[in-house]
Amino acid sequence: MPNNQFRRGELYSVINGMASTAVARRLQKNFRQAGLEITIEQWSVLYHLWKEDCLSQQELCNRTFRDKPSITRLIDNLEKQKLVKRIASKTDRRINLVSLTDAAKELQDQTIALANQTMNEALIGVNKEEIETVKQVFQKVYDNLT
Amino acid sequence: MPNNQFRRGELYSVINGMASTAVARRLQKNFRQAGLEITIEQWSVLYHLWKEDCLSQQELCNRTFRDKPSITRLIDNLEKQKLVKRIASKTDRRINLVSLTDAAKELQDQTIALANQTMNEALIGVNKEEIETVKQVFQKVYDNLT
DNA sequence: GGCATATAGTTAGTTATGCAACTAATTTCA
DNA sequence: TGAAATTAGTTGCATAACTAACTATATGCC
Repeated sequence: MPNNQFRRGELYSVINGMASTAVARRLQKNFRQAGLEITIEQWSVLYHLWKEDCLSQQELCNRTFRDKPSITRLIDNLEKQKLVKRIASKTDRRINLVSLTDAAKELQDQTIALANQTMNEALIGVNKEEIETVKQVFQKVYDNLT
Repeated sequence: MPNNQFRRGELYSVINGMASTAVARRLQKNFRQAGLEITIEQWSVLYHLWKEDCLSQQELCNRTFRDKPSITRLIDNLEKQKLVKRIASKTDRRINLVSLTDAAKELQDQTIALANQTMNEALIGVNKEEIETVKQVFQKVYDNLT
């Protein structure tokens, strides 16, 4: 077995490679074609705020798996686009609570529909058991590394 | 089923989320701790050159699923670090053949060992069938979107 | 109370990505 | 042959990521 040394390294590019890149590009393209100016990273922040509004930046870090500077700048850009507002916490003056504007609330249904549609395209020919396996494997990988 | 609308959107964050981020961070950390200055993106380019040296930039685009500007700049940085050289093709003057230096060849075994080790850590408790399913699903996703 | 420590968030610097527009070289084909 | 279209690569601009260093506020503990 000559190039066995390459096998595991190639698994890295499975988990972090063509498929995830292709899905991200397609979703971004679908947003753009619908006339939506937001990036998928911005969308992922909004997504968590739609589930629960007025989270602190730190809480958004935890939920989106980003570090603090990344969230700072994503919120900067979302604020420029008037999709969120920073509201100082009354009980802890270190904390910004990030709050959705009405404009952001209006994006919810449309963008989630686009994400659903994108994932439906992506998952043609993939059955529920396979999806479940992927989810479980990714959860294990995450747990193994954190 | 109240928030069913969220389900597919969440699949996006499975494919493009915590697990792949965690693996990338861990691999980068392992490179750094070994005293290696390269980024994982640079490594992924070297990886393809170790399999076949002297590829054109366009061919590296195809194999790494990156666009041309990304490869241009990755090669710029790899060239600064004296890990590759651009060699003008003799038969087509538009083409740069990207060629490994001796310094890059010396990185091969060490970095691939680190990648193997990282993936072994990441995949504890995951069996071969599950890995095979993930690979197949990701291949289907890629094919569906391209 | 007051100092040490921890936590929340920001800023600066480097690398990487995507898109659009560009140059240079090659190929097509009328 | 020579103009149009294609291909290879580069550059500019915006966004995003990670690290390290920073400010401000809060908490712990003597």
